[in-house]
Amino acid sequence: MKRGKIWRQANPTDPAFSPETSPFFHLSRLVGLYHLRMDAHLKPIGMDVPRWRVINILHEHECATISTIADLAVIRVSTMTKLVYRMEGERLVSTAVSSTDGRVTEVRLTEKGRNALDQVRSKAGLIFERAFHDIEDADIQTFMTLTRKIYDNIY
Amino acid sequence: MKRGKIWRQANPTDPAFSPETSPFFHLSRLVGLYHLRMDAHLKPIGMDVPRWRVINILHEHECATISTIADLAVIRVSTMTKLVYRMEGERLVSTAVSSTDGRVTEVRLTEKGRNALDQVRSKAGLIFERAFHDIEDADIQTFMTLTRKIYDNIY
DNA sequence: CCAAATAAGTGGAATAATCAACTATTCCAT
DNA sequence: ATGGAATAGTTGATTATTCCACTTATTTGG
Repeated sequence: MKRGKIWRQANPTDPAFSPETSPFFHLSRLVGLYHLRMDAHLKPIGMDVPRWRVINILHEHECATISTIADLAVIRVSTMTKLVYRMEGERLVSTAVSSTDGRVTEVRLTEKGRNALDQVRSKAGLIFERAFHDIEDADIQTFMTLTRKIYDNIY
Repeated sequence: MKRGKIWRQANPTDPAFSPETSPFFHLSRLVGLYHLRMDAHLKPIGMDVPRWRVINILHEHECATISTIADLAVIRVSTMTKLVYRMEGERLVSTAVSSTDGRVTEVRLTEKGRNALDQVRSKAGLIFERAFHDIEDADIQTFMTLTRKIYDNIY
């Protein structure tokens, strides 16, 4: 493994380190900004980023437990519990105790939740378009591969 | 610009979209997990992610205004105001009204803040090492270039 | 040079996230 | 079967963030 200037500048324990050359610093900034932009679009339709992530996950999974959603969204379980019940209050999801395991709470999208998904995707599309309009498919692929690899490394 | 399957699957307005193929979904997850890991390391030394970002920025800038820090860290100004004064209470930073512009508050690291920087960097180094140990310098470079490009696109 | 516009920051109420301690249920090894 | 460990989730106190209206200071166009 080649380890040169790039590595040193990116490594927080190296004297050559600086935020400007730190992958995690840039990542945090990017995601922070993405959340700001999404929030600005989602607020007018009564939605926000955490809710959108839950809805997205439930669209994939049909029926998921609170822990599963928390895990996939990387949000703490107790935060997710409260979020899910807020969303139930807003009729975006429904909850039910599992019939096979009395500890688990199964969460599903409601009709209203599915409608919200469509609305939110069109907003998310605007930002995606803006973010990636000049980036090649191959680069998107590379970017996602690296993102997933780093994620797995610290999982 | 080639626009094929990758693009469609990554685009929230496309029917082929799914979180699993969405760059922003993976990015949010990665940063969320990174923050979890950092928090776990930082909590024992009385620190957290927002503070670490402020300290890092002040190490780069010597003296910065609240707005500048908020901008660089992508945190709202009113949040930053409160964070800075919490940090001042903890003697990590000092604040002073600018002599040339009575509106602006200049923030600096204290000695204690500089010490905290060293401690925190060693923790950040552990996670960096874990995250990037099997990733080539060239890939780190590519990754950061793309991150910055996407950031600029939505700035 | 002054009024209007802009910029920086503050404060308080409302909302959300976190921590830690707790309940209820299930699993498992004897 | 049964008691201890593990899992899933909940709750309340605490802390942090957000929104938004407001103050104060500076800049700028006429």
